[in-house]
Amino acid sequence: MVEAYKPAQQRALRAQGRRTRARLANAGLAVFADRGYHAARVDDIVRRARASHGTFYLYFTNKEDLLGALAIECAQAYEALAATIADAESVAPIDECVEQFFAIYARYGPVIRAWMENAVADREINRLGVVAFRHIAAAFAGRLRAEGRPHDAATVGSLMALLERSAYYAGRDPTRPGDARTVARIVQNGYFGAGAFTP
Amino acid sequence: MVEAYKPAQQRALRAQGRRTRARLANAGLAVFADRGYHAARVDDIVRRARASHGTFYLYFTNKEDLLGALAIECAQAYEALAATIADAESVAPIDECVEQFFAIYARYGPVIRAWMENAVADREINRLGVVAFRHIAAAFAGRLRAEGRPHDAATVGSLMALLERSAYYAGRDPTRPGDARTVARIVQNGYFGAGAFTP
Amino acid sequence: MVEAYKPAQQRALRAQGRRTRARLANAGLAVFADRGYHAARVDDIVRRARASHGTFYLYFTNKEDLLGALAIECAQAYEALAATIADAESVAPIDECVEQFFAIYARYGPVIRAWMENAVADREINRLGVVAFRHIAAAFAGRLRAEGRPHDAATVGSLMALLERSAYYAGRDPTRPGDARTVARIVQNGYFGAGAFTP
Amino acid sequence: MVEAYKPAQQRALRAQGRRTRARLANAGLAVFADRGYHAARVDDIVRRARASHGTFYLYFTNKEDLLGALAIECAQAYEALAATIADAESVAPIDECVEQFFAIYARYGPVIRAWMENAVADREINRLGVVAFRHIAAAFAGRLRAEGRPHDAATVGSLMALLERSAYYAGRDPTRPGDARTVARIVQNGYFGAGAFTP
DNA sequence: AATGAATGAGCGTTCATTCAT
DNA sequence: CATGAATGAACGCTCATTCAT
Repeated sequence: MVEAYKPAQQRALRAQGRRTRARLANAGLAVFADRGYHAARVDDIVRRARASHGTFYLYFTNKEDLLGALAIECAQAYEALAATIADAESVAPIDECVEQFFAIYARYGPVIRAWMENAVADREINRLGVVAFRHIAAAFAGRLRAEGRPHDAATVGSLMALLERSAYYAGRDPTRPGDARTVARIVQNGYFGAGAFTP
Repeated sequence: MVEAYKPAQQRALRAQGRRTRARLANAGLAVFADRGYHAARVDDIVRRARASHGTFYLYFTNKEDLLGALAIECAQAYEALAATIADAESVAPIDECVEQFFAIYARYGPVIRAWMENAVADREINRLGVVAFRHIAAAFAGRLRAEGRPHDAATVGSLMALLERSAYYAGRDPTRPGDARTVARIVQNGYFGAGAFTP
Repeated sequence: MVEAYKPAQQRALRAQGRRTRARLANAGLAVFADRGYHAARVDDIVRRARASHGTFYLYFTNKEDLLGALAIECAQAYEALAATIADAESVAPIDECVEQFFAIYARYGPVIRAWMENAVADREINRLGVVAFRHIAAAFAGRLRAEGRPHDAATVGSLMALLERSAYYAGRDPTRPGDARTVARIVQNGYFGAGAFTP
Repeated sequence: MVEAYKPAQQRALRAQGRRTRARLANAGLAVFADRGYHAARVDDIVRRARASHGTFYLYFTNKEDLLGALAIECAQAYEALAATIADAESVAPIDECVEQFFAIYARYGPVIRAWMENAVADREINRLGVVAFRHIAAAFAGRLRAEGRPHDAATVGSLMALLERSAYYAGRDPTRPGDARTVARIVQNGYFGAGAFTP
């Protein structure tokens, strides 16, 4: 389901090409983080990647295409996390799941914010994020059910809000509360623990 | 007499001028909501306000200045809410406070998102939002204390995250859960109620 | 010959109207002096005159028209000076003529510079200045002839260059040489005196 | 590699880039000559240079920057002339110096007028012109001294006024007196010759 | 595979001028 | 006679994208 969005240039890349493409993608992520997607300039990206404008358009059809490529990476990471959460076999502790959520957000935050800001015209890219988050939510819901915790859509919604905003704040101001471990504990106590609130 | 051009904000305005200014501000809010601050075009704003480009710059020195004006309005609304929450005399029910939070967000959401996106170069404007939110948080903390609920910074942080994200989602997709009343209930139960989680 | 240019609004003005018009004209002159004709803003002028935009266009059809009105004043002053220089009856000393040249320049310098910069599209306005200066030159030539000093067009041209540039410099930096009296002496010695150079 | 955009001036340019930049500079000079600096439109310049707006801003940060670049060229030319005049070794005839002054003015007149009009906000650029002219004046003063001609600041000032205005007139109306050779003779006779006036 | 150069549509902003009161 | 408000054409400048080498 992550393949719905078709990135540019599907030509086969050799080692050097793959390296250049990766350099550009990382530079893009960094610049998106600094300035936000909209304010990010292709020029900033290529300068950061020590490449030229021409090279950029060799690997991405345009700025949005780069965002799309990063969005796929991000969505894949979150889909994997959803699978982990939901997996009944190797049930990972909630703490680890939350921390993993934060880790992915720490890397792909700018992409997620671009989703949220509706910055991208391409519906398909936006869908990637919505779907991935819905899967995460569903996985947590399943987990609550498995643990016998009563819950409804609103409960899960508040959990997602808490996770996303906290991860966001954590990225903006690392010196204040809201980091992964604290939130993991809150989630543990507040949603899964004995005294957790019930709808 | 004659203070035409530049000063924008400070000029003493007559009735007609005040109306036009308000029309532009509302149009700006609407366009920011539709497209986001960055992607909003001055042209969209003036078209929506049925005014001309020149008129826009008669009342605001530029697009950012308009955002600043709206930000001040928004911050004032939240400061008033903070005062209401904190006011020991006429202690308003938590539900009403939450719903009020949503109401303000419904109007000024685009401005708040611009804050978050760091869209405004003006540090002072950005501070307004941070401070207002901090006051809201402090007011809720006071309320928790008054009610004898144990809490720490992280608790309050998660409450703010919940409020803001939920209000945000509510604005994006009114058909889904996360609307004011539901969240008000969650807050009531989860943070203030008997079974509320404790840090 | 000065009436060639037709200024705006020939309606009869009452006392108050004349005062307002004069206030605007003086403000215009001052702003032209500060910023130069091109960079001068109608807004600067009306603010300085404590009037409104509407009022400005009550007395002048546009910015250029104001320049034209000032140009007429200036040309009249220089035509009068030319007449004085040329007048065989009450032959004024050269010194006084030069000082008079400076005095007029001190007031109307901005207008003259607008002529020189070719700032005005209106040919007629430009002609006013050219003609006035030509008359001054002719008057000096007549004076040289009357004093039996040999001269040719180039001699007179250099004299005009000296006068105009010196008057210009005098306005720009009053603390340095080039003021009226010094130049008057140079003209006296260099063009009319016994040891004056001859073509 | 890749120093695209902003820096303009500093970027290391290849042959093609240097040619384009020179084409733009020459076009700018021509347009400044036709319309004056203020009235000159970037659009005129790029059309004349057969380039696009974007290209212009690839080589100059703005219109004023172009003027600055030309000003530097001009100041260098005049500094070189000052050195030639002052050089005791290969004392160039006055005539040649004057003609050289005219030649530089013929090329850079518009720039010099922009200086005079105070068109440039950048103080440093303005200083270049003032200093260059002061050096020319000093060089002429030295030459007068070397030739045993009595002189003072006013004498030299009048010489500069004569040179500059004559060069200016020469550019405006080539059919009238005031051309290089005539003025060279006037300077020779009037300031350096046997019958030259003395302060 | 990579680059520097070039493009031009599109945006924010200014300001001379007109209008309604 | 005077004013504040409104207008919109025109300008300076940006930047995603394409081109030529």
